[in-house]
Amino acid sequence: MVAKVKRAIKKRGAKFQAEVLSVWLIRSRGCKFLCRFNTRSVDMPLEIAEIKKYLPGFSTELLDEIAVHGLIKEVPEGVEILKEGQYVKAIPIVLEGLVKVFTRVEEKELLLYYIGPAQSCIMSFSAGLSNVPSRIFAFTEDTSVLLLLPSGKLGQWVKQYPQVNELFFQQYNLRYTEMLDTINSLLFDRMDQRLYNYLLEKSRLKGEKVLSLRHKQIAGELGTAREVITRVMKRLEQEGKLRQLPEGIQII
Amino acid sequence: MVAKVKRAIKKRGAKFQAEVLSVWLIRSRGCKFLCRFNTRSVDMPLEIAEIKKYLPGFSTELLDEIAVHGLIKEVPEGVEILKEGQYVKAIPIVLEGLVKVFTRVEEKELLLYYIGPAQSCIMSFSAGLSNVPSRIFAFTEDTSVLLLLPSGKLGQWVKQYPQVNELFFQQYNLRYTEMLDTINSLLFDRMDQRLYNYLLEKSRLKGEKVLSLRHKQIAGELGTAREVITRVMKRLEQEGKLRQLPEGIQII
DNA sequence: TTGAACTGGTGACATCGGTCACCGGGACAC
DNA sequence: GTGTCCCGGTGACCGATGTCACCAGTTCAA
Repeated sequence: MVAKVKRAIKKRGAKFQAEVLSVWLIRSRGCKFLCRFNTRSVDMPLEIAEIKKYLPGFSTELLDEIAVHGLIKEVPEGVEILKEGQYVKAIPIVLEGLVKVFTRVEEKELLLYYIGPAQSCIMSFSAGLSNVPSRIFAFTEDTSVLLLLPSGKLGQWVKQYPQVNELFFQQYNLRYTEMLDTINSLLFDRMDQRLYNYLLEKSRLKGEKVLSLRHKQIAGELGTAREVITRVMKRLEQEGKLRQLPEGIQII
Repeated sequence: MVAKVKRAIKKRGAKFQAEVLSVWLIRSRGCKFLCRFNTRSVDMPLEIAEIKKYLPGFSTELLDEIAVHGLIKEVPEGVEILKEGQYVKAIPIVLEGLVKVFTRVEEKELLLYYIGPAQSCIMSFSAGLSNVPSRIFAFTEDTSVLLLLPSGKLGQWVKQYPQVNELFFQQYNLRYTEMLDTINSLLFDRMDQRLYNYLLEKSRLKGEKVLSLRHKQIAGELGTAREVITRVMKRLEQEGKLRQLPEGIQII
């Protein structure tokens, strides 16, 4: 889909760069709820069938409603989608790309989990429906395509459409499990193990064998200091678990 | 309710002691699903109105169904309700008492949160409905009265009764938040802060000003060693934040 | 070209917390 | 009594990790 959109932009001759946020109203009568990102809208009709490809469980009736009230948005890499203390008006479902969720206390951060395609953000969900501020931060890790659902409507859809209800129960469950893993890892694993797991997971999610990551960035996601990563990385390299090439980190 | 039950037991002249598990079928035709605890059943009709007191949001129709398929059980202190790797047949809702939930890796434990009155265990919920083994352990911290719902029926009730659906969304949300707090505390707080918060929370939940706790037990719940607790406790005492009396720990 | 910014690398050091060994006091059964 | 637990208390020690200072190579813009 991203490719298709890029072609469309090119065709229109618009002066959009990679960092320009592009928005398509699914139908022109789509409601315009608040968006927090720096955006430029492109009115561009989109096939419902296309959304169905990403969310095959959703009924035609529901997709019709989504088409009326929802919004599709392409967000480039590295954009803040949600931050702590913020109130939520729209709940995103990731269609393409990757969104990372993390917690922060006084400059120190910790990656909690990633939101991948066909997944959603339960923090937005709960914050949007209960009108409570967010406790976490979310950033796009890659350029991502998000389906935004207005919180008012979503509350109603959860009751009305079992598929939506089901989706969010699944998501809650998934995140609960991931948080549990995070806790276990924090409490029981030493840095080398945590770093190694992190790199494996990152490689899996990105589908890349060689990861181009700064030590500083890794340190941030693991809630530690840059020097520690440098040190531990060195050790893992000596143990033959990975190689640090000029192009990036290769896991063996 | 516990008091009422105890009186009833006394009246019957039964030789039940405090540690004997007593079970009441809400109605005699209640289905007998698997129970994992060491139990002795007492057939004892119970008023639906009584349950409604604990779960005021539940409709009469739903309570009627619960009465047919559910089970009420009094569980004494210190009984294992759920352990890692176990499959779940019945999902408990705590009516009275306190249940503690924790994770364990190789003898090392960590308290995750408490399940109080009118709350439920989402791990059981998810494990019961998806037929997936539990990832956590649960013990009664005090003598507790549990309402047990068969997993088969609960799946249906979630769809049928918005109140049930609502309850579990709330619970997921609550636990998500608590796990987030646990993670933040693990990552950002030192032992003295963690211990102090733990004691405050314990005091609040138990409604006791003086806590009778072994250092060893605290160490277990905070995922550390007994000597560490002794040391840190001493420091907190010197800082004037608490007093260690023969009766227990008094927070100031 | 030059300077600034960023990156990885490294040694020295402090701190926290986990481990071990051992002690004395109290409770309890025999 | 006496032996056996359990409990809290303590000192010694060590390993993991966070912190600081500093360095050299690279990139990039002025």
